[in-house]
Amino acid sequence: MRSERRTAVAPPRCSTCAVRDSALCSALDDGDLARIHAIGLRRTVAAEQVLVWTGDRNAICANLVSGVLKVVRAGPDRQDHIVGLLFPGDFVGELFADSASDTVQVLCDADLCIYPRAALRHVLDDHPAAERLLLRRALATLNDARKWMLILSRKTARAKVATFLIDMARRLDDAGAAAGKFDLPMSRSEIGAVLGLTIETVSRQVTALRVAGIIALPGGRSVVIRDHARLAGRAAA
Amino acid sequence: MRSERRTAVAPPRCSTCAVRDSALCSALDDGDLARIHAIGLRRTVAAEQVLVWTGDRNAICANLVSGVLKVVRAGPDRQDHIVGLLFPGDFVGELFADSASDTVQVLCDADLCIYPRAALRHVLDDHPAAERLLLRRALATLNDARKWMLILSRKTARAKVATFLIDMARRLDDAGAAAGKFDLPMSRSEIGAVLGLTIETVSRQVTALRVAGIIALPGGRSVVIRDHARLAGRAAA
DNA sequence: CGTAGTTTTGATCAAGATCAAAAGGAGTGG
DNA sequence: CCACTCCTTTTGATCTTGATCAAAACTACG
Repeated sequence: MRSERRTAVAPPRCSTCAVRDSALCSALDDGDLARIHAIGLRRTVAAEQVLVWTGDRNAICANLVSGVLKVVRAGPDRQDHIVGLLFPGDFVGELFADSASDTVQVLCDADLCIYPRAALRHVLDDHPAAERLLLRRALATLNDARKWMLILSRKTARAKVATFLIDMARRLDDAGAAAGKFDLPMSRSEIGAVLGLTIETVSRQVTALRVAGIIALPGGRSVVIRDHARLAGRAAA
Repeated sequence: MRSERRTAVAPPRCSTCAVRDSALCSALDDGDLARIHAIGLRRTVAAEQVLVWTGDRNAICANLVSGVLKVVRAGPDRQDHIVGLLFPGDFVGELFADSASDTVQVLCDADLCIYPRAALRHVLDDHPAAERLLLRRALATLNDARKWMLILSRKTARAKVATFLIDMARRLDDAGAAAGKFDLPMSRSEIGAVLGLTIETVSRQVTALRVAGIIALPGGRSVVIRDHARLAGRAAA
């Protein structure tokens, strides 16, 4: 829709972009891409950096091009919980809320295309297809959140950890080489913050999986899934 | 936007509708209302009835006019969890998924305006304002789901029950008469399915609140909050 | 080699699940 | 009006899971 208003040539950076066809940009043709490119700013952000603090004026949104981010919400007693993880192609930020409800922090060095929120909203006003894509994304994310509600409230620690590893494998190892091998982008304590478990319980469950021969831990934060079927079995329980 | 295409007169049923200004319809002017009214069907559905079964072809969507619905997702071991409650003005159904991921069931006798999904999507194609409203709603629901993720994974049973009662009071007692008095639209076992607790634990916590004088239980499923401050205190812990 | 951080392992404890049964409440029929 | 049944709620006793407290082992880095 609404193509060739100017030149229908994508900005060079965009045409080679890894997430051209999965991010918000996938709803835009080359011509429209120029417009969103004009308001965007490509930046690399190092691990640990905080993109958005809870309560911020919420001025920025972004497309995540590479890396992994965590979305953290603070409990009443200063106890943090990770309510979402963001992977390449995901949309970052809250388009409508005036102040940010969550803190967004970088886990792995990340590349982002950052847009001022107001400008992005203007672009969306003219691009219902892009807005529909955001709606679908939001509904998919809601679906995910509800899936985790089930896991958090009903599953045992062993099933939580198994589910988490399967989920991470699904999202990370296509990028890597061999199936079932990936590097966790987070510490044990962050895994605990995803699963609602203490660091000790996470560690014990991971060790139990290793002892049972279901996974291997070649060192650092890398994980190899040796027996996918048994891991899935533990996730179901 | 795009008003007076025909006569800018709202259908009589709509102009007196209790949720005219809060449901999806609030994004439509009187003229456009006629169009959505034309594809809609007003129905009353009795408690216990199931509107959508998990896995259904997902053909319908609706605006909830009165009553309360529950959105239920089945765990692996046939253990159900309530992942959402729907109140008057809320949108019911999944616009994009081809098969329903959740079962939707009526808790209190409910009035709905039901629309065929395909027809509704066509209306939305021409009404970006309505679609934007759905996007905002979806993001608000996501926010809610994430709030419950925190509660489910981090709070104790006593805090969960207190939080639940505060939430229900907020949503139900403005409709009723005296502040802090309302009828729970669900059984103890359904409360357990919201909070990830057993029926026994819910019962014990409710009893403890009554014994402490924080709430009163005049009979049936009605609840009176006697000490809002102390209830809030328990919810924070 | 030493220091600071993370991860693992161990011992104990408490919250909530589970199993079991009694008590309450609503509807039905005598 | 009472007796009976069915269902929900409450109460009680015990047991399991994961949290907590504590310390050792491992990693990375200067």
